[in-house]
Amino acid sequence: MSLDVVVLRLREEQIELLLERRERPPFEGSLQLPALRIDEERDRDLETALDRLLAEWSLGDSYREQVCSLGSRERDPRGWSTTLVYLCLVPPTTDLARGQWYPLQSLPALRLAFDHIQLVARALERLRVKSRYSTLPVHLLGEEFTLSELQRAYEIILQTPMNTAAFRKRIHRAEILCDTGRKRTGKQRPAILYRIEAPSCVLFDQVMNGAEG
Amino acid sequence: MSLDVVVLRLREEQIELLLERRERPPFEGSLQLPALRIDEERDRDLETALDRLLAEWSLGDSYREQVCSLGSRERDPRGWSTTLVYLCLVPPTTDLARGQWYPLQSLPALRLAFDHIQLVARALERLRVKSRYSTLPVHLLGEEFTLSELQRAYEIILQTPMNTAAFRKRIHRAEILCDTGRKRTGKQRPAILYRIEAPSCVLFDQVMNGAEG
DNA sequence: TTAATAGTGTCTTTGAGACAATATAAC
DNA sequence: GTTATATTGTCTCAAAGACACTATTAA
Repeated sequence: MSLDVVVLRLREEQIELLLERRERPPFEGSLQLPALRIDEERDRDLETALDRLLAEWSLGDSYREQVCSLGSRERDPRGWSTTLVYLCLVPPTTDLARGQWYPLQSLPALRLAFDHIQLVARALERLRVKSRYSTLPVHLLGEEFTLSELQRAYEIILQTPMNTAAFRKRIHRAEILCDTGRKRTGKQRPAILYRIEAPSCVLFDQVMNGAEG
Repeated sequence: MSLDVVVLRLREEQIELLLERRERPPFEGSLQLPALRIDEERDRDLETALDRLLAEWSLGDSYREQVCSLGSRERDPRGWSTTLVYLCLVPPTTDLARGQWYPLQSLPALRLAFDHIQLVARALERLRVKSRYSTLPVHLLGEEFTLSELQRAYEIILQTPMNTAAFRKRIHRAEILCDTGRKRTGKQRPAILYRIEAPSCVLFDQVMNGAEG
């Protein structure tokens, strides 16, 4: 039994996926997700196994959640296999120990190993659905961020423009941010830098529909 | 690797859980969830394994969804084990081939095998959270049902009274019901009997808060 | 000053929740 | 008629979404 992790980051207005070239058959030369075979000697439970996997990729304490399990006779040509799929969100500046980032747009042109393209689809679906009613996207931003950056993250994930006023009221009401006192300066009015109050995911009471409802 | 299913029904204003007495060690004499060890010869994938398990309990085509996976060295005293937890909702009149129904209220007094009490908690959590923003509870009703019965189901699951007018507007807007033309008669005004349009689970755009908001 | 983005105030619409009114059966 | 439950109409409030306005910096 194995773990497969869909690791995403946000970079230059695009969602990027972490993949690595596979060195041996089956699917030699194809790209694959960060994965791990559970080692019953070393891993006391699924969480520690996931920790071990993410440590190997130096993705230490990033946000993660279980997405689903898939198992079948066909997904691995060598025989029955089961995998537990996780979604992992990391900041834009994450340094890579292994693998490479691929923008989602490039995905159709890539050759992925096993059924990994479906695992990615499931994780993306989770990200998109959950972003409509929770603060999940904050985990794609850095330590400190502005409300505009957060709004942009939602817009990229949900692929629809958001209403700025409504968006801000909503985020403020959720009380998940705290003002760092610092500002992000640029060529224009500086924006307040926020941090998340707790590294969790808060659910809203209403679903966002974006600009066209 | 095994599947464990939390099967629930609604009966006499209570949620009931399907359990069976365990005949052999470990946890001999304790109660356990319907479970199955995946048979890589017979089961082509997880879905067919689940079908096989539910068929053994004559719970044929009832509603089911994956809740989570749990795996650790401790959950089975015989060694590492992983289970995939499913939630299954059945109508009140379901005939049992095996096991027995236990009202949730009686659960604290029961002795459950393994970590099954936690699996039940996870599945119940899913039912409660998802009932706030979806039509999930319809799967606990029979083929035909009235809006009052549906409202009562929500109230029992969420443990809070609902506003009747708001509830009905919401359900009608979701367009998941169709009028059977038949009526449920009693000692009072007959109520329209509805069927669900498709055996699925529709998400609302807003979360229900119940009477006190 | 202008350009550019940050942030807010106001209006409209939608739907939740409260509550009362009406409807339709059995008796 | 009375009783009991089903169903709907009206009101208020909260929040989304639209849109325009103000704020604050760099250049």
